[in-house]
Amino acid sequence: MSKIQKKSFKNNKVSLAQIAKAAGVSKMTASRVLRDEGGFSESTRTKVMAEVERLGYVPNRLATVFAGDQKSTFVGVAIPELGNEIFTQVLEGIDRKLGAFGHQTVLGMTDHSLEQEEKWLETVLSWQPAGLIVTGRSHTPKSIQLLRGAGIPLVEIWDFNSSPLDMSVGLNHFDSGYGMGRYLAGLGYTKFGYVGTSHDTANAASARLAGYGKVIEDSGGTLQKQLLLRDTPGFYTGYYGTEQLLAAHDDIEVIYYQNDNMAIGGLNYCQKRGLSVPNDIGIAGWGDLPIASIQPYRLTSTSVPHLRIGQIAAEMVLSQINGEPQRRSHDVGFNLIPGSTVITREKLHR
Amino acid sequence: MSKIQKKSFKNNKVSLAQIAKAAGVSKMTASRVLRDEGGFSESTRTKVMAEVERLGYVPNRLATVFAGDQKSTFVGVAIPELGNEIFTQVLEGIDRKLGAFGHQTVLGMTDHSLEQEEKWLETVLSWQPAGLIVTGRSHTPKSIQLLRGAGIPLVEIWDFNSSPLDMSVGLNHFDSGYGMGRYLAGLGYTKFGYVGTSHDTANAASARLAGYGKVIEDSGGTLQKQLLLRDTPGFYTGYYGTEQLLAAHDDIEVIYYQNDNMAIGGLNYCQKRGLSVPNDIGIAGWGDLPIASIQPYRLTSTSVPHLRIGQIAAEMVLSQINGEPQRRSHDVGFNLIPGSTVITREKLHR
DNA sequence: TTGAAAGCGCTACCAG
DNA sequence: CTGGTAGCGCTTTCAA
Repeated sequence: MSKIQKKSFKNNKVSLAQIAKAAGVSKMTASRVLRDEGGFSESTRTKVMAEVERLGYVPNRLATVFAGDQKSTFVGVAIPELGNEIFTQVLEGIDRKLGAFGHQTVLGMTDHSLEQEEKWLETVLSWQPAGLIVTGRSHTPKSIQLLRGAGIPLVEIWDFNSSPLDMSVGLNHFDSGYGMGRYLAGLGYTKFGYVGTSHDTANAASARLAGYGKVIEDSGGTLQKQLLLRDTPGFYTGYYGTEQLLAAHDDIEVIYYQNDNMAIGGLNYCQKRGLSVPNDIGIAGWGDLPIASIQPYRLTSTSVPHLRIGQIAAEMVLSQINGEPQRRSHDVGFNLIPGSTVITREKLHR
Repeated sequence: MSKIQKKSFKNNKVSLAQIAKAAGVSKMTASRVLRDEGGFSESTRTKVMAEVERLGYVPNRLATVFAGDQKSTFVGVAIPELGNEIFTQVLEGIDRKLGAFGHQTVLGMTDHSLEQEEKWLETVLSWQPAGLIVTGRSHTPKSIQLLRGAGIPLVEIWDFNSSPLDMSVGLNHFDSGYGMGRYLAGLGYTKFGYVGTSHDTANAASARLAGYGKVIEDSGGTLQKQLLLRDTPGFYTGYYGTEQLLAAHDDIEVIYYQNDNMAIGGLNYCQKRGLSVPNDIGIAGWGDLPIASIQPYRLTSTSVPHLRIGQIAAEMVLSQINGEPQRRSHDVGFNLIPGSTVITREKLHR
């Protein structure tokens, strides 16, 4: 009695055993038919499939994974935030690729916090995922221990990382910041500004800022101010950050932003205040988001293959799952887009 | 031998039994400690926890779900696309709420296709999710059968739906389109345009268009052209869509877009072509995305609580899981934002 | 081509 | 406070 009750409480889902019984075969035979494993007659298949259809059988993959030495089809994917279009595109690349090969994305938003990442890792690993994709190269000691012990394919994305825990795909953020800095210095700019956001964790954006700062120093210019807001890097932050930056240093000639959305925010602030871009002030973003190319002026930016990073990450996981040999690190590179929101200083001085 | 081999092949993960043995207690006792169920001494706890730490034990939740009459902590979430900021925000709302209560989002991108949704449903249900959140109110017959048979909380989001399969949260899209139409007609506009995208499935955007069209008809104006592009509703599409629309009908006085990103694209096209907004042409978007409020002119739009839709959907699922009584349908409403990208026609005629 | 038995890691249930 | 036993739905192994 109590058993029956328990059973009915648990769920009234149709099980393999019920299918088998209804079709008048053993569980094993039914199982073989469902997995199309071969070794059964056509008439048996027909009987079994008829019952599957009739009873609306949905297999319990939990039991499958559990019974066999298989893995689940889950891939855990940790990204910092969804509010940021950049990561959203990476995620889309991942999910498309994964989905095409019958895998599912289990989402994890870390809010740029390593502690959140650790907490999420602990949970997601308990579900026996087939693989893991995490953003960034820094993790808590415990996270590293978990990652190491998991024994499943792992890809660290975003920062290019020549000695990853397992695999890695991304780009060199320092170089991309350096590249933009050199380009701007080459145009003759000497008084630089930066507007971005700050997080507890060392992140890729700060590597870009470091590269930018390095060039400025080397070229004899000055980084008048680097404003790091404790907020999400979006349009608003760019707008108000620019206001703050210019209030403190109105002699800044060019501003580099953490991303394009912030840059567009800055652009609009300048426009509103009556500053002409690029004549009065130069603007440079990062990421080459769609909005960058429909502005009246083409935004100076750095193009990054967001979707591709995601796709490659997913491919790396899938290949590893299938035991295919795999390169450990992949640098997708970046591309400086000159745009028209900065200008040669000489022109101005003429 | 073969057993041992199999075991070591399967995985070298630490199991409860190993912990128990190492700590010199039974599996049950170890299990109780780990679940903090009570009924064990402090010294036992210490011993067990020490082994957990030492061996790096990660519980196998698959087995837990499988053994008890529990559910997994997964919640399947199907959204049409990630490229669209609107759905991204909804997803963020969902994942934040879910995460705060120890649940995980299993993502499903349907690409606006009911077939994709059906395929995804079949897979995700086999993983015994604790709940389901899907976008839209229309599903294939098979999907409906699956949804009905799943016996887990289900929320249909986006369209407000007074008779959902289980629960629903969203807004009346027809009304929101109607509201914008009435507002514009009230300003004196008579020649209307619309730019959006089309999908195989009946979607919310077409309900908005229907509402918009209805007002125009009723007010004696004309919908000169409704352009439905087979593309993603973003900046680009708005830009080029506007170009196409105006090439065909240059007498259009105001354009309503499927969303703000498209509207901003249109705005920039107009600017580039030397058309003054709102004097030469009116622009109205939908969604009140962040970019709408940093433009030189405040974009006329409809504000929708994206994040809240997600949060409420997640709350509905969680409450249902916990057996709390739950309202079946929730209308989050919308809010017309007048903005300054449209203008009273009388002013122009003076 | 088919089936019976054993067991995956864990928890419910009962007995001590 | 503690432990033994049974069994979740499925697959593996071996035998028929």
